[in-house]
Amino acid sequence: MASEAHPKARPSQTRLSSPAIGTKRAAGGDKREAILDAALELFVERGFFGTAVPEIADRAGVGAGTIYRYFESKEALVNAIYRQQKLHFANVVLDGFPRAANTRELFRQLWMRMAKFATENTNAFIFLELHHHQRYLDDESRAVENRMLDLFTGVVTQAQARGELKLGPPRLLMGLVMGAFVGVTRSCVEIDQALDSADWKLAEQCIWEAVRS
Amino acid sequence: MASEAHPKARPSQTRLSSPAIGTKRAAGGDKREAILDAALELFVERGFFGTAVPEIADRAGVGAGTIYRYFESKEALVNAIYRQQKLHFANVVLDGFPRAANTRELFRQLWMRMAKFATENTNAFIFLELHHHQRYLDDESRAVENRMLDLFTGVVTQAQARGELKLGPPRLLMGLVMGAFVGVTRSCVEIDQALDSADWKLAEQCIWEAVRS
DNA sequence: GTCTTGGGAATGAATGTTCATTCCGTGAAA
DNA sequence: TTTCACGGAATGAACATTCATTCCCAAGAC
Repeated sequence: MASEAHPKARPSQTRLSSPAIGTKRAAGGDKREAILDAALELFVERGFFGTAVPEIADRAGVGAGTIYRYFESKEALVNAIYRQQKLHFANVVLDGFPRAANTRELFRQLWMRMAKFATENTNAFIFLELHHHQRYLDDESRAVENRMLDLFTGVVTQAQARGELKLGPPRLLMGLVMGAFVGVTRSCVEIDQALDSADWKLAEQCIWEAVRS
Repeated sequence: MASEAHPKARPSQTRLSSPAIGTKRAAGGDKREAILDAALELFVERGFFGTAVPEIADRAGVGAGTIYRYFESKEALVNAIYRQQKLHFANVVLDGFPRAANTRELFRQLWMRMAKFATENTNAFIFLELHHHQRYLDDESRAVENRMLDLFTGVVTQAQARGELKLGPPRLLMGLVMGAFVGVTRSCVEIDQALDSADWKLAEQCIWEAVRS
């Protein structure tokens, strides 16, 4: 019931990156990728329940039945996307994160790495935001989420102990920062125009001043 | 197609407030209210497409057909809720708003009024957040949204001109503030515990420091 | 007072549609 | 020839909406 790889499928590997630069008919016939991409787009446009499986098939350029060769169910599909993108996000943010740096630099890195992900994968970011905490996410997907949350909570608590962040419930500060980030991202999605580097830096400076002690 | 009041219905009035303190069987038999309340709850819990009309009827304690005496369709129902709550929100935030006050006070008022609404109508606030910009909202509903947006844009631009807010795209600053507010609200919904007044004040101070020049 | 009756409110089973999922014929590869 | 990925029509379940019927009650008749 919580299987990531469908028994019938024979995926080359569970890859986490790959914007698929291949030719029209990619090597090995990457239907799986096409389905994941199409479903991501549609779930962002119409939501999970608002999207019909045959629509996904159409956009992916495959038959409706083919989806079930790769995913056990619509629910398994949305969970696969969620985990894939959440892990991708975690990679972009955490890989080689300079833990030893001072809090100011830590914060800048965090913000700019999130900005990098949100700029290069806007749809994926909105997808994660939209499906956060939904009923149809399984335990595995929630676990991925919680791991990141715990990590950040630790960082915030330590920085507070050192007097570098404002005191207050860590959840509140984190909610504030993440919320602001989402708000900024959406404000540019709504006018369909990517933020430039200067805007991201401005926003970063703003939110740093919000949380610094 | 964009009718607010359904022809067959005979609503006493289009009321915007009224938490219904009446007896069990309210005066006039307020089925309409019961339907609106039940639908609001369910749309927050499961989303628009995730909620079946008969479920709404069950929770409202009416027959499925009754819903169609008051609303033309499921879509008309969600639009009615959206407008009702958006206008309620606008009332709470804007009624007697001290426009002449200085920017710091203006901001404090804005934040605390939003906090008041979000505390007293948490479900409604989440509903508005969730259904913001959805496909099934009609032009009228969008107009309500845009009116508020324009108003705030004006306030921000003026405050920037007076050198009291950081310079930058008004949309970005507003997205940041609203996003942070939503983030703070959610952070407490997720642990199912209302924020106390001190927490709201802390958050307010944080975000003021984020946007002040 | 009791009884009757007209009409609108309310109901929930019935209807037609849409959807997730399955099934089977086809064609390419080995 | 066998195998197997594939497509898309077929299937059955769930859905939004409708409608024939019931229920309620106010107002008249007695």
